[in-house]
Amino acid sequence: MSSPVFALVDCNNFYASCERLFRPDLASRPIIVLSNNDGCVVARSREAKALGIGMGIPVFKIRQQIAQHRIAVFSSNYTFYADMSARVMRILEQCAPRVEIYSIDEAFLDLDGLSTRTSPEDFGRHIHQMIPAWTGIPVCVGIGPTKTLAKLANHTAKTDPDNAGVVNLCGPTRRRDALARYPVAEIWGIGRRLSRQLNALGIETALDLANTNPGQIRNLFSIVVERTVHELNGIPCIDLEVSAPIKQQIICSRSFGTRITGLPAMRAVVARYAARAAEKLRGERRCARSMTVFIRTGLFNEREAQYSNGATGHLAVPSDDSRALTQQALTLLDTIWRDGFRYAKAGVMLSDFHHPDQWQADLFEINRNRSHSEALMSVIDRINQKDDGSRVFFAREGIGNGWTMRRDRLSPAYTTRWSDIPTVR
DNA sequence: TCTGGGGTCCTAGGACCC
DNA sequence: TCTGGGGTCCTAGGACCC
Repeated sequence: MSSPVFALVDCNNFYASCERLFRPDLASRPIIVLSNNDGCVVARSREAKALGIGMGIPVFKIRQQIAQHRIAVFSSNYTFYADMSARVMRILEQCAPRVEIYSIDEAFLDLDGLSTRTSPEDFGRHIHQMIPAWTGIPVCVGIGPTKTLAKLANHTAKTDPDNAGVVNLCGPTRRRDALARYPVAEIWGIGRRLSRQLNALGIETALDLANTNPGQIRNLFSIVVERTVHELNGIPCIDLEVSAPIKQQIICSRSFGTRITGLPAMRAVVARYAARAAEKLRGERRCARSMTVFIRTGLFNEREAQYSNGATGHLAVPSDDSRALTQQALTLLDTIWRDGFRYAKAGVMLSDFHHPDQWQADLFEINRNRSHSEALMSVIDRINQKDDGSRVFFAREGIGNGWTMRRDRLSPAYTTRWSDIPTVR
């Protein structure tokens, strides 16, 4: 049996590349895309990176640079990005038998089942050329015997222009060179904290980490880091996950466009988030038994009084009914609400999932009838799935929307709404 | 004035049981 | 005065990812 070969295909500056697609006038201008609420920078075009715009920087800190360099600024348009992502992923799924969609802009491919006549490099070059030709989105391809090495290869392909967008680290010599030049902090699975601790032990590069004793690393850190050591040495520990695993947890949380100070407004927000979480839950075909509601003030204003609290509760019977879940959310909210603060964010989390038709019966709910609830919820979901702006919701969610998020620089829904489709004259 | 949202996995520690 | 040991389950919190 041959040893596995993984490819990681990653879209370059994905959100920024999407925004540029239908805006040829922005071909060489720097582009940045902002987080929800237009808070901080979550994507940068190559030109914006070259200007030194950092990932995650709050946008108000770079106002001057934006004006000076005529940086094009966009609010996140997730409907658009998700549609472009689906186009890229569908093509990849035609190219390889097993594909793991790892995030909105990257996928792992199993190259094992590929024709023996095609070398991994040729395959990578084919993808590197085809995806932009068919979708307009540029990609880089990293190839390696483990997912960690494929990730590392991809990053090398992106950062070093000599590689022409494709790097294969299956060969030991090439691999050794690449690892020696790769900082430990950049490795997949090594974050800020771990890299600091590793640096303190004199482990600076990926090669240093690969040469450590895995057992010792496990004792010092955890099994996660031990796996990374093996993966860097070409021993696969992380499998391809071809089908999306069932979610363990669903979160709906958001910062507000303007602060909330009164309980009625907060009740409307929390009801809204609970209903949205319930909708996602039904999309997963699950019922939840456990719910957490949290609220907090802004984190960054030191002169302001701070408060943050959350409460968890369990339903007697797992549910996917928006009415039951919003009711529970409001009950929990009332236990943590405090007057006198300017709240900036709230959230609803669902967990402890069960199949809709398998639950522990509740002694006090003998004549539970799911079919009525199911019918109502599916009507609501069908109406709300239409992308025409209309939506049905419960009165509890309120109709005031002063707190909804800011998206001042939103691009059109170019590919998903008839009225926004670009016309060529 | 203005700093995202949505996930996963692992570990430690407490409760509880025999 | 003496006050085990080992197992499971649950939860909170930390670290990481995109």
